[in-house]
Amino acid sequence: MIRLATWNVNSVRARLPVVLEWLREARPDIVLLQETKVQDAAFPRDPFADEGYNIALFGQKTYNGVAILSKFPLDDVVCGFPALGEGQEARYIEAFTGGVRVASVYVTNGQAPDSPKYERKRQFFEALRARAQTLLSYGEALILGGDYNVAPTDADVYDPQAWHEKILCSTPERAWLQSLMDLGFTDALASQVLPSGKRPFTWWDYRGNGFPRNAGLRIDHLLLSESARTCLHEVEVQSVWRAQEKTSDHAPVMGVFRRPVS
DNA sequence: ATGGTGGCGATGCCA
Repeated sequence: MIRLATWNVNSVRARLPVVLEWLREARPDIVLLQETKVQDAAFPRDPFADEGYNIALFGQKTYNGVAILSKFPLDDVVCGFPALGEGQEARYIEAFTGGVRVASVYVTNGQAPDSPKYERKRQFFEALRARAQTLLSYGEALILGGDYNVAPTDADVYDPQAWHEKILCSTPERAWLQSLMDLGFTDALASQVLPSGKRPFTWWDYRGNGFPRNAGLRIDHLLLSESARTCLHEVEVQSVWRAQEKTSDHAPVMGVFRRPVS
């Protein structure tokens, strides 16, 4: 089995103790990190290397930053999208590792539908879709994991009325994500429906006691190519890690895959 | 209630 997780950690340096505890307990083989918020030279490599991980980085100061940790060698590392040019924000890194091609994705938040950042979110999805189309043509097991900053349906939102056409939930954003899915991806968590009728949330706002009230959204996703989907054994949101002290506002999503993945 | 909490970095910006 291969254990693969995605987690928006909201600063890898501020989160180091809880992330290391999580690594030891959850024992993922491959980790897709988002919002590391650190330049590559200042990334805390040693604690992760000591846990047995190889490391691929696309970092940035203060904002954004993505990384891949893997117990397997990391090959074919690619950072960013050609379409977004030099100096683009650090929001995408991919690698081939353990027989699967993976990417850590941190989609632009967009701020609000009437913000200039909303158009940048659309452009990011456009560039991601183009790259995903190329990767799917390889016919490999492919997993695009990360913080997509889109709740796909109202079942992924604790209060759909309050979030109606708001950022993360607006109709165009859902269409951008769906257009990516329509290339041939399966949303690993989409089939999970709780007794409440909701799907498991992955992000809860720090503000207003979001987690204790379960006022959350499902915006972190594992998107699986067909050959990755056929290997999927189980997947869960590890919300216990959202309950810790000094933790991220996102929970990890862990998928377990039968080998060989490809 | 147009707030609120948190990270970064030293102030507002971003989420």
